[in-house]
Amino acid sequence: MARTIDELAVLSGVSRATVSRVLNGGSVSAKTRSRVEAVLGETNYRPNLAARSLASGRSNVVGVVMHIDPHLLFQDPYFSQLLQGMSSALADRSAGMMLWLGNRSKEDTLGTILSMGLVDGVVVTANSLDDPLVDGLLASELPTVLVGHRKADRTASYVDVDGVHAADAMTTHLISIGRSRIGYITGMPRNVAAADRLAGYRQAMKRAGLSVADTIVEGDFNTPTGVTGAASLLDRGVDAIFCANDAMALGALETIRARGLRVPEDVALAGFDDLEFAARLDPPLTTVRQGVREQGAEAVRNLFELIEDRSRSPRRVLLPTELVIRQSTVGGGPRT
Amino acid sequence: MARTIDELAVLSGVSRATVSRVLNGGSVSAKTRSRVEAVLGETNYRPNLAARSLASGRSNVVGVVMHIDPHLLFQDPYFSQLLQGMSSALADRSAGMMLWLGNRSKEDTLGTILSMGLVDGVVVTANSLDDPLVDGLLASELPTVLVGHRKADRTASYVDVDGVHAADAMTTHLISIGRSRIGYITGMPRNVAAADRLAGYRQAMKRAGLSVADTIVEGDFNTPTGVTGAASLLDRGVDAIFCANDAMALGALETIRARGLRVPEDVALAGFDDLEFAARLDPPLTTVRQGVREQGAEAVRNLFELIEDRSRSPRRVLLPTELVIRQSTVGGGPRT
DNA sequence: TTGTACGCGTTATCAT
DNA sequence: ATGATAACGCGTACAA
Repeated sequence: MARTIDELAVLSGVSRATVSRVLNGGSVSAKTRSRVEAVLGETNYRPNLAARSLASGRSNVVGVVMHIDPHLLFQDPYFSQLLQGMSSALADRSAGMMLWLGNRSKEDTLGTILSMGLVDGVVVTANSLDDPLVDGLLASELPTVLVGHRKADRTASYVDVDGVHAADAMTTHLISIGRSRIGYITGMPRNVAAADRLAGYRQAMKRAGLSVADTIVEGDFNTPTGVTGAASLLDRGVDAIFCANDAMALGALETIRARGLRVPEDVALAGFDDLEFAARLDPPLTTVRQGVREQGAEAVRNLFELIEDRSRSPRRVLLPTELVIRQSTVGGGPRT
Repeated sequence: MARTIDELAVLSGVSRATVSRVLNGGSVSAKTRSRVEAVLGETNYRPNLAARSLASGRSNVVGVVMHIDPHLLFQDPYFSQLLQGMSSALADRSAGMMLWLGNRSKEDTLGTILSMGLVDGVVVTANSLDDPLVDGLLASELPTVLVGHRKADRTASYVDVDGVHAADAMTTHLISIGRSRIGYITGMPRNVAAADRLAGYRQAMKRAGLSVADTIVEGDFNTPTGVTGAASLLDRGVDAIFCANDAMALGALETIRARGLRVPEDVALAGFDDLEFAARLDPPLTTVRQGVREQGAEAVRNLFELIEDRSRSPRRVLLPTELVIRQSTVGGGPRT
């Protein structure tokens, strides 16, 4: 029942320093070590992590900041998967995670995070073009890795997927199956991922010599704007609809079917994210899969490099995406 | 650029103790206070939380443990909402959250959590009948609140919803609309919520004098088992299917429609959870709404009571649920 | 290899 | 109201 390292020292007849060495893998004679470990075994001692942090200057805890719209957080598995990936990578290093969601003002959150001795570094989701929280973190001394990135983050470490390339590939796919009037439902204009995907769509359309006048409607990543956005696009006579995420594609599918149109014969449909339900839709949805867990894990690994060598230059990682072609674009196959 | 409280003291010409009082709201003369605060303003000092924890014995951080199947965590918004509720209640107290998911062994996780000086208390999800992690937490000195509970947790503080009552109410609703061959797709047998809901179903059926021989099939809370479970039940000629959660109801709906049966005319369908998609199904799904965010927030509030008065007797809270009646059981209304 | 002694930055106790 | 001063528990130069 030893509560402190001093008590352990007394019980095992050595000095506090020796016990500390046993605990942290210093050089101790085999004999002494086994003696201390014997005591350790029968005493269920637990080190005081606050004291350890204070003395060593490291807490072995990293912060995770996901300061986003609660509604989005609720329904989009993206964030759960991101957490899982981070948690997994943290477990590999026996490190802990402090989590901040958007329940306090960004100023308050920032202040807490920057408190000394709390976290060794932080991973923050950067999905807004201007985010004072991200700016504050980057301006601070605290090692910081972004998940996602803004154009201005060229000097920061980040992990992202190449949304431009992915959206370009999807648009190219739609063109390759003979569609030319390809409508696009985008996300919030200030959302970085939305902007990237839109850019990829534009880029592919332009390369194919197709017009994007009147083919783009604005959504907000939620299903209802997929419903209304698709209605608007169908009125303009599109033969394909590419949605910036699966949630909106779900809404678009509703609208298409409500009008008695066939997918993909009349209108091809594509999403982005490959959420769980995408494969279960009727017809199964063509979409883009991004390794969200892997993003989270990579962000943590990236952060640890920064923590262990703070002078290291920023490392920027673009993870690959995968085009998942299903019957909502290539049709013909057996319907489930 | 004062980094420590001592530097602040020198800069403002007072002692370290006085600065500490200003910071923590001790009694200081207005004059002295304003002097210190002036220095404070131009120096962006941030207290060292590790030192504070060590000296005060409190970290103002609580642990949250959700040691569950990653796959479930991915797709079920339950956990996101729970986190949101907790985060919100923590923000009210300016407290932080450490999060542990199931990436390490329960022994390792338990060991870390029980380390001194890390967290002031812990909220843990208890969804398994026997969980060494929960047992270890309850056996420890650390203030602990469960979300959910096992039968044996009568001496612990917990927050839960009355799943028995809710399932009873739903079953009674199905009976009230004239169904008598009511099939039930349950969750994993060792899952507490699943067991509660099943008990509620049985209870209502028994009270109505209806047989449950051959009306219960086992699922696992995921959509595929809803598909297969419903097939099995339909073969037995049921006129209603009650699923232990919405995800399985989604699968059941697929099966029912694939057989060309009408909902609710031929088969009434009910779920549990009221997930986002439930209202969007065709027909909209009758289900049970439980205030998940509220559960999380209440768990945190409960925990703080325990932290502030460790001798306080355990407080057990059962939050109410709400029957959400939609067209999958009462039909007739306008289809969307 | 082991022990001594100091420092980490803060809160809290006790005088004044 | 304010100021010394002692904890808080651990890591780690430095000395032995």
